Amino acid sequence: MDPLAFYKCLADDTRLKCVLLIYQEQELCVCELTEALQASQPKVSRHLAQLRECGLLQDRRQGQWIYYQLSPSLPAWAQTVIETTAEDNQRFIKLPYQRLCKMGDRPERKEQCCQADL
Amino acid sequence: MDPLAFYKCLADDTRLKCVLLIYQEQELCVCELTEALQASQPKVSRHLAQLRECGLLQDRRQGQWIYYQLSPSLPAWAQTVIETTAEDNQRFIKLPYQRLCKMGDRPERKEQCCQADL
DNA sequence: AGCATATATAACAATACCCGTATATATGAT
DNA sequence: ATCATATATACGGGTATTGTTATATATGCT
Repeated sequence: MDPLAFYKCLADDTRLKCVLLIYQEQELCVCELTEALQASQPKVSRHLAQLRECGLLQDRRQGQWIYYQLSPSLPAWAQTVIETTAEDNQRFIKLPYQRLCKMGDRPERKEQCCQADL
Repeated sequence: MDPLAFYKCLADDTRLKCVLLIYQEQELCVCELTEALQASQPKVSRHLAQLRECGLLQDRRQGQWIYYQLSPSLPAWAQTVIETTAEDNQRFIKLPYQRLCKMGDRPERKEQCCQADL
């Protein structure tokens, strides 16, 4: 993973929030991120595709949904960077996280979200 | 420090290399970075100004030279990110670092550079 | 098969970003 | 005061990124 490519991925509001929310929730699908970020579906989808192509995210299909998670083959330094950023910048994703929590009709999956408030 | 602004700063080849070289050397002036990166003076200067305005770097004048270092008021997470990236990506700055080491006529300062080879 | 939902992709317009050239400013030396 | 060196800034053009709208693909249901 080229550090420059990695940071270019994080240098966009939508992508950075996607990465941090996914880090926090382990796994999220496009419609959840679309709702959390209040962004259009193509916008979220394209940014996720970019994150996947760069090797930051990995996707899996389950029924109609496609879930994204951090790529398990991320180099250690990149994982550390994401982790450190997420832990110390809860405020940055507070609003989208709250929207995610309030979201109804989330695809079936044990919800790891919203056990503690931000 | 807004994480998005921070990552936008790192999302450029010149700026990322400047930050990592400065982290490694503690302090570098514009002409040293210009030589190390083989870039034009206005280019390096403009990127350094941007890094300063965002709060990543701090500058001090000494005679004709202006030295840049990491801002001491960087939040801990940002310091960790830079440190982690630098430690695990020596290859990324290998060439500019070698040019820096070979550079003659560097402004007077105890050289912390080139005691170990990369 | 036909329809609804979820996601991806294409095309185009708008914007942001980066670079080179030229010039300005500040310091030091003669 | 003049000149050389180091650095900063302004301007203009080229390119890359981003977003919106429209459309395509895939899955599930009836």
